[in-house]
Amino acid sequence: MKTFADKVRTIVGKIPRGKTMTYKEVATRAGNPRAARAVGAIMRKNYDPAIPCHRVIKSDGSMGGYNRGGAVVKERILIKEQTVV
DNA sequence: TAGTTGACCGGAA
DNA sequence: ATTCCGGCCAACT
Repeated sequence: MKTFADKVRTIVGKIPRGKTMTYKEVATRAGNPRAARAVGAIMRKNYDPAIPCHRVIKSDGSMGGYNRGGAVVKERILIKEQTVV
């Protein structure tokens, strides 16, 4: 944990299955509630499979993007994880 | 060191 | 309810 990105990665990796966090929430947990944009920028550059970025959505409830397939697949994953308890 | 970019958020029309 | 504009923050070049 050295940079904001490291914190964000750790936090996102702690998100339990069947649950979703908004970028703002993650940013807040990372230390800056206003760094939601930065969080997105970091996720975009991060390609770590250990980081379920698909569980991170916008505060509106919509999903931003997804470096691994797209928002469509992202939604699919969320539904799947929530269904398969 | 400074400038640019980006998966956002909130308010206003 | 939807669309447009400005603002904030961190990382990358």
